[in-house]
Amino acid sequence: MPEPKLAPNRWDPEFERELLRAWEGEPALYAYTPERGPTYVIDTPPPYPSGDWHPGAVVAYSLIDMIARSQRMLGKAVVFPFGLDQNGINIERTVEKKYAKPLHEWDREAFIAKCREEIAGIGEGILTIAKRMGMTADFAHTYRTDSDEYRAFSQAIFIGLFNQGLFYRGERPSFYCVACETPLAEADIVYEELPSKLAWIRFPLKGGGSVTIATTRPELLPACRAVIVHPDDERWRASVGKTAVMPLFGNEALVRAHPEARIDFGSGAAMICSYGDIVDVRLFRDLQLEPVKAIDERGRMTAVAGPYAGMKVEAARSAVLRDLESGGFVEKVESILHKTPLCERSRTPVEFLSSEGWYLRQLEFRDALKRLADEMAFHPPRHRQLLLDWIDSLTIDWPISRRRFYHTEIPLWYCKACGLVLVPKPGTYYRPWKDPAPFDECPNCAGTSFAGEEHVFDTWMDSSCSNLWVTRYGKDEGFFEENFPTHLRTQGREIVRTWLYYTTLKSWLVRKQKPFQHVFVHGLGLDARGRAMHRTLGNYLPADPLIEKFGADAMRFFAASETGPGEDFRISEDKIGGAQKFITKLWNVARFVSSFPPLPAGKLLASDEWILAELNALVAECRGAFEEFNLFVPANRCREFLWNRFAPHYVEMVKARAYEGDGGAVHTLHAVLQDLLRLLAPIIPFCTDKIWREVYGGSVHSEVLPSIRAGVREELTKLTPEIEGFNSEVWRVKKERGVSLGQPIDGLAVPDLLKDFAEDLKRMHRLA
RNA sequence: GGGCUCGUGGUCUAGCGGUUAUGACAUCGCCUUGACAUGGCGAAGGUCACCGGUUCGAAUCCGGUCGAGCCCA
Repeated sequence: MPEPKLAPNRWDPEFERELLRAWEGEPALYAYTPERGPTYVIDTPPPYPSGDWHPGAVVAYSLIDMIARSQRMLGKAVVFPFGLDQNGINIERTVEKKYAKPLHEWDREAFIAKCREEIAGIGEGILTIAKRMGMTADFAHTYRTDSDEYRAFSQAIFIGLFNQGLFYRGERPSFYCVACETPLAEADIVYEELPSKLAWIRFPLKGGGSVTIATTRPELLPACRAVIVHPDDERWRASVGKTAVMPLFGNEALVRAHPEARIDFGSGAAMICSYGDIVDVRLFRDLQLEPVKAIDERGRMTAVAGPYAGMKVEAARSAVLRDLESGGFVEKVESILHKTPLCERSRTPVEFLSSEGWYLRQLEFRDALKRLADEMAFHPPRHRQLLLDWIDSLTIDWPISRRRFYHTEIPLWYCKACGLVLVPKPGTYYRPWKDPAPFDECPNCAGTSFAGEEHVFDTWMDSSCSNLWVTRYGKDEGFFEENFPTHLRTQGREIVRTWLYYTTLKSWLVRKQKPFQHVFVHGLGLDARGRAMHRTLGNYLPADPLIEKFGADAMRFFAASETGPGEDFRISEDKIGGAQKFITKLWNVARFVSSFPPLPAGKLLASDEWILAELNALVAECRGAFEEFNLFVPANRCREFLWNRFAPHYVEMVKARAYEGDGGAVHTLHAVLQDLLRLLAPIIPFCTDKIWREVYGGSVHSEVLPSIRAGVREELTKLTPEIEGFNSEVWRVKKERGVSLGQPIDGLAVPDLLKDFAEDLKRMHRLA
């Protein structure tokens, strides 16, 4: 046997380390080089650091890298930025927990310093994994949303929009997280069915009788200002117009007929309190009731709760219920599942508190935004609906104020004398809570004393500028104009309603244009049984050990081949192991081919032409798929081609000729291998490059994707079933007769249809 | 309750008007065949969710039902 250029007889994930070192020494391989072709900017998701990098995110990000690599191999000069979204509540909560000290007990400066210290390590961890996975982002220019430069950029965009009158200050009830002690936007809310107690409570009526309401929030009794029953509800018709008196608290509320009351829920009568839920908020406004603040910003009952003042909401709920029971006001208590709004970050039930803050106008732009959604090409197209649905479901403008510290500050000052809002010039990073005001005197009253805004931005205010940042908005007008709308946004479907929505909104406000030409939306990484991975569920598979065990290429091939575009994927060690087997298979096929030095094309026999025709079909399909960001098709088609067609059929058919040094066979073996390596290079960059380097020299990553070969008789693919069927038949008969595959067999004839292949087939099977 | 998406062997998946319904992982049996036992060959396993309809013919088209997921009430 000739000596293969690839010596080891299996792929070892350890090879990946050498390759990483090699690539580090060849930065030109992946660098943005405008001379290479049209510039192609990808707006990639800056990971939000929390502990280690979620394995689902690692897998998803490797898909994004495959897109970047394939676009490069399609001749584009790819700009593939990498950012870290380091602002926000995640890191703040880490610090709060570590020091067991809630945010508002900290000195602001000291707290920010701790956050900065903590976040650095987490961010580095993400970068290490990203590089280990073979990602080719521009790590030399990694941006961090908590840097002075990025914050100044985010503030500058705010200032521009502010000056257009797009922000306004308002005091209104809004979603509020008592754990994070900050108001929230609609996008920060998730709903979950939680077990809850529905108490039927009897309210005596003035002038006799009673009305029984059903509620899950008895602690809000002191904030009750109305009782509603449905106009068609016979049971309570007599109560309408009478005044109910709250047990324990003594406040009074009129019983009203209102269509919002649900006849089929609980007793049919509901109390309206400020504020139990969004219906309460609406009814207080509609019925022009005077709200009462029963819960404070820390989630404790206020003075109106009398003896319960100072208690946390849950404690007050039990205490009030207990006292109502002993007072004989409770008819019954049902256990129900209640769809509860939770803060997405802290998983705490949200309250509705009236709070003052800044809002960004969005409701009035909904039609325009939906039009933009229609103008962007979604991959897969069905995920456009996620954005459209979200736009349709918005009910309030975007509250952008947060009462937190480790965020970008809202760059505003207020004149202490007349209250005028003052906006600084864009371009500088402003911290109004500590910086001196950048104004001499108030243009309104000539006052000279100013108060800085204490609140900060919702973190989505920052991340929704990523597309403007990577296209160098305001810094390099030429580059920006050329690359906006940006070519591609890649992201998960769980952040369509946040990152994609807010980016679309802001881009519309800034440019009156869609932000992206294409949007690639991938699914979520779930556990092997299809559940979300959480440490608390015990089903969390950290990424590091998986990469250690299987290697980055196996993880990547798994990512590409497991599910179709936009589908969720289940992360299973079995499947990643299967991917690793494929890589070993590719390695060994290459090893076999590498034992024959490449030859100039000799005379091609029918077998050679046949596999080249099949290769053309494969190349056409894979190129088309890469062009629309579909990695599933190339991964699976290449696997099927290599494993089920090229290796068992073609390679076996031409082995004899290859060992004789036949130019047709050897040339074809190399041609197929080279194209396969090029097609697979974006998906499994390590293995393909190792093979390319050892067998051909240079790097497969400086190649372009293969094109269709001219002069190939495409119609030969029609014979594929015949060829493969015949081989299968011979194998079956040999097995039946107990003849080993290497032994001759008689009585089997090559079918007429395959007479052009007869020579190869006879030698392959040793047909007598 | 509304909207959207999806239902193909144990799991994932191809096929999208005519095939003995594809392949992978897992299972079983046999086999060291000059690249590979992290291999090869073969077997078992599916009434293509269900019910109607269109058609000479449906996993594939249409309608309905059921189930799952997501979002919204």
